[in-house]
Order: sequence, then structure tokens, then C-alpha cells
Amino acid sequence: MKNVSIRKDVEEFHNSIVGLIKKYQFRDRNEVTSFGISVSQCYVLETLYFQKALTMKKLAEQMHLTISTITRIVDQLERKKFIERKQDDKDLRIRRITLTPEGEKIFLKSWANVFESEREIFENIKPGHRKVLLSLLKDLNDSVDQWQDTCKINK
Amino acid sequence: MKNVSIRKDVEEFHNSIVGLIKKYQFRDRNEVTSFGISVSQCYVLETLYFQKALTMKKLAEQMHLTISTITRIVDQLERKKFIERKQDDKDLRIRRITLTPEGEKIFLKSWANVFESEREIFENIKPGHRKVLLSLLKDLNDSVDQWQDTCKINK
DNA sequence: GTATTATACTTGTATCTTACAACTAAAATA
DNA sequence: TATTTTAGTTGTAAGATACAAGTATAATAC
Repeated sequence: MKNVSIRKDVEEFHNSIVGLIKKYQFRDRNEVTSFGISVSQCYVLETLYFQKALTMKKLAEQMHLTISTITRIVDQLERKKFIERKQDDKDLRIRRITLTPEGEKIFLKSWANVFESEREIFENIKPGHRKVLLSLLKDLNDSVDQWQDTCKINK
Repeated sequence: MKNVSIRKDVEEFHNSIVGLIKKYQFRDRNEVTSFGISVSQCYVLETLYFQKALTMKKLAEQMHLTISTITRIVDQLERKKFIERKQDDKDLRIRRITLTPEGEKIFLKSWANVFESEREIFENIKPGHRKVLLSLLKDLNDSVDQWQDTCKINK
């Protein structure tokens, strides 16, 4: 009986998560790409906006992508002059990626858009539930991190 | 003061959502693709498993993709013999997509995998918080739907 | 009852996404 | 100094996605 009910819960959980992912991917494609950058490109700009001068490796970790994938995205952004690759002074293997002023500008523009929709979505949630939601989303993020860590250990 | 605090909340909300999306995409790429199907393909199989004989249009709506994208994914799955396109009896324009036995088999296999990880993630959440999380995730889904509807009206 | 319009889907094309394996260059270690 | 490890790039290949243009069928309009 206990097992059946948790199974139902996990199913419901799964459906909600999958639903959110599909909807948010759809939202991002529509809200971001109108600014001449792709969704992945925007994520990289966002990451660089909040954490300056990251290496390719750090970027890959934060985006949950391989370094080779990051190389391609960074290539695209460099071609568009939105970021710069600079060699590290001490360790010549390392690239430090930084936003250019244009990159910052385009990011803020597209971000304003996304932020506005995020605000509308968040404000559809009953005021009394908002803080709880934020706290549970944080827990959920931690929980996925934890799961990923135990996965790595098993491999 | 009120505005500043809601702005902070929305930022936190945004970060949690983006974090979840990246992590879950990563999870899905790794858990699903080892079975010889891609993530999108698996989503289509899942949708068809729970709702038999959908049309291309219905599939597209549920996946939040265009019909032309669905055509490509369904092409791939048909080539692999995991689904069948059948013409509707009454309206010859309409295709009804159904899982083949092999399609059902491969879906259940990959789904078992995903389900297991979903269970682990869900069980990392404190037991007392689980029901609340489920309920809030549902609210959040509704909220995104609502936002998308108002978007459509404005266009 | 044909002519027009709308619907359901497919195809051509273009760009983005992503990973793996093989490579280069630099640093660390033995 | 020789070997191994680390950081990153490139070749290659498959998938993901949309838009616009096309085809076939159904619905509507007159």
C-alpha cells in the first residue's frame, strides 16, 4: 500500500517535471531567440554576466555540457563579438571568457524579456505559497545535485 | 521595498528553474539515449503510451513543438519500427500515430531507468515536504499554462 | 455544385545542439 | 628530462527545431 502510493507520487512528480521542462524550453526558444542569440548562447551570456572571466571547464560544469560543446557555443558568441577569449597570464592552457560591452547589452535586453515572463509566472502563484515554492525548488535542485553525485560515484 | 523583495524572489525563482532545466536535460540525455532513442523520441513514445492514437497536431501541442518538428521525430521512430502512422478512416488528412509492440517495449525499458532516478530524486526530499512539492509543481505548471495563454491573446 | 478557403501534414532548407574521439599545447610529476 | 595529466580545439556525425513553400483533403460559400 505504501509502495503503491509513493509510486503514484513519483509518477505525478515526473509528469510535472517533464511538463515544466517542455513548457520552459518552448518559452525560452520564443523569448530569447528573437534577439539574434540562441538559448544556449543566452545561458552562456547569463553565466558570464554573474560570474566574470570563467574558464571553458567551469562554464561546461555550470551548463552541464561537455567542454567541446562549450567550445562551439563560445565560437558562435565570439564571432558575434559578444564575448572574448583571453589567455590566462599564468597558465597558458586556460582561456578566460569575458563579456564584451555589446555582449552585456544584448544579454540584458533578452534577459529583461525572460525576467518579465518569469515575473508573470511567479505572480500567478498564490502570494502565501511563493516563499514555500522558492524553498522547495531550492531543495529540489539540491536533491538533483545529490543524485548526480551518487551517480558519479557508482560509475 | 516591496518591489525590491519581489524582484529578488523572481531572480531566485528564475535561477532555480534554469538550474533544474539544465540538470534535467543532462539527466535525460544520459539516461535515455543509451537505449538507442533520443530524448525527444522518448517524449513522443511516452506521450503515445499514455494517450493512444494521437494525431500529429495533438502530439505537437502536447510537446510544445511545431507539427513539422513532430514529422521529423515521427519519421525517425517509424524508421526504427517503434511507431506506426495510420490514416484516419473518416478524415484522410489525419494521421493516427500508434506505438508498435517494440516501441512499447523500448519505452518501458528506458522509462524504468528514468523512473528510478526520479524516485531517487523525489526521495531525497524530506517526507513531510513531498505532498506540498507535488501540489506546488502542479500550480507552477498551471501558472506557466496561464502565462502562455495570455501571451497568445496578446499576439 | 463548383470555387474558394481552411486544415493536416510533409519537405526543403538553415541553424543550433550535442557528444565522442582524436588531436595540440602547456603544466605537473616522476 | 621523460611521462602523464590537464585545458582546450577540431573532425565528424546525428539530432532538434523552425519557417516557408508545397500537397492533399475537407469544409464553406455562393
